[in-house]
Amino acid sequence: MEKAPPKERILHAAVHLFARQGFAATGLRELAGQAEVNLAMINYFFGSKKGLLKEILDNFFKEYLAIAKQELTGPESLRIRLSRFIRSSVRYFDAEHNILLVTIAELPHDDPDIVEHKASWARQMAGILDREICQPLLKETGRDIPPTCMGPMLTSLMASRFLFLPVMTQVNAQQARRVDIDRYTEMITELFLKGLINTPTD
Amino acid sequence: MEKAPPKERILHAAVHLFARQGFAATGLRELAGQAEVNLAMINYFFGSKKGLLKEILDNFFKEYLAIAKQELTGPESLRIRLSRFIRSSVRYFDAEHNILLVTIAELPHDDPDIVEHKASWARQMAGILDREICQPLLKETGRDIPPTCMGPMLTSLMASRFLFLPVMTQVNAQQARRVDIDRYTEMITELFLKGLINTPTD
DNA sequence: GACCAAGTTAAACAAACGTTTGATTTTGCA
DNA sequence: TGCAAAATCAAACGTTTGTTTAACTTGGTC
Repeated sequence: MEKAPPKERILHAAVHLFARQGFAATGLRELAGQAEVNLAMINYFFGSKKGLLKEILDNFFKEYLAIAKQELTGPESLRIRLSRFIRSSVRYFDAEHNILLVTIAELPHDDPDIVEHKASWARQMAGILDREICQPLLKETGRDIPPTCMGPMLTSLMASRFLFLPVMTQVNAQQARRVDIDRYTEMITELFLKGLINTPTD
Repeated sequence: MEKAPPKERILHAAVHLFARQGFAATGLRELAGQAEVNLAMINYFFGSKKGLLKEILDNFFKEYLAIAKQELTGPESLRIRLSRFIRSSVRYFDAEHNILLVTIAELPHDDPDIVEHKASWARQMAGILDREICQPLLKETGRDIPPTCMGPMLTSLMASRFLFLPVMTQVNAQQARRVDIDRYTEMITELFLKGLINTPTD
């Protein structure tokens, strides 16, 4: 097991610590220690603590946007493209759920710099969602849901398991009724597409 | 406009600042200044900064749990009780969306004290959801969704608007296609109950 | 009017914060 | 081999952090 290059070690440790303690609560000395790197290297590579956060956000959005582009476009029906997108997204969220937590839960920061940074990514995502989901949906079913609602709804729903994971593992200490990631994907997909109560009666 | 008592002023300012900057990023001096209260009063009333956070969490969960108890129980159908619960919850989230943000987004803290504090509330919520939603759902439709999945899914979906609000207001700077809170409630309810694509065909 | 408790204050504590500096080591190319 | 650029380091910078202390003011009760 060779040690990764220092910059990657910093990023890896930062994602881990930020997701666990939050951005502001994580000190650079603790981070440097975990990454086995000198304190000054963080500012050397990333300019500042905020620069480090931006790079983490970029990594998430780049991948998430790539998944959206790949899975949402195509000649298939809206239903098929959506379930494809959900499956890939949840799989990515699961694989990198620390990056997801940093991106989603670190949201309410008032820093206009960070917010605008996120917004520029979200704008691209909104463009894709509008073209590939919202407009087809409006044509097919007459339902008008703007992408600035669709994006949060979709992402929140898919991220729910990971957002609440630290608490929910404490809620049922026994492993009973624990659902694996495939079952979770299935549940999210079915709920999003067909709803909880999809019986034509009632 | 009479000034509220000091303890309430602290709570109010804390919710505002924590939701905007995060718990760790908010200093007690800034908080004391905003609340027009001496610095030492915070520890006098709440014991510690963490104690202050716990009291905010308690305020949210107490109200959220009360809504769940009131709106989910009753002789009505699952669909009616669910849409009633969603309507009341979203209305509460909207009225106190800073408290919501603090409770939801400040989640990933590693502090076992805070996590267990949240878990004890979440356990009560899980009990209600299991009895009033999950078990009836299993009986009526055969779908087995444990409350530790149902809770996060429901809460995440209802909170999506508020969780992403700071970014989404930057995304579409023009007010066009902005949805009001009633339209949002309607969208969430319809999505959760009937899904995005609820046509029996296809 | 005295007294006790609750409320309020300014001041100080050590510890930790993000960042910068200047020197030193390592690396890659001529 | 030699030299310049990149990488790494220990140390210190001035602030800010959460918390505590002890003195002080206020309000109500006997």
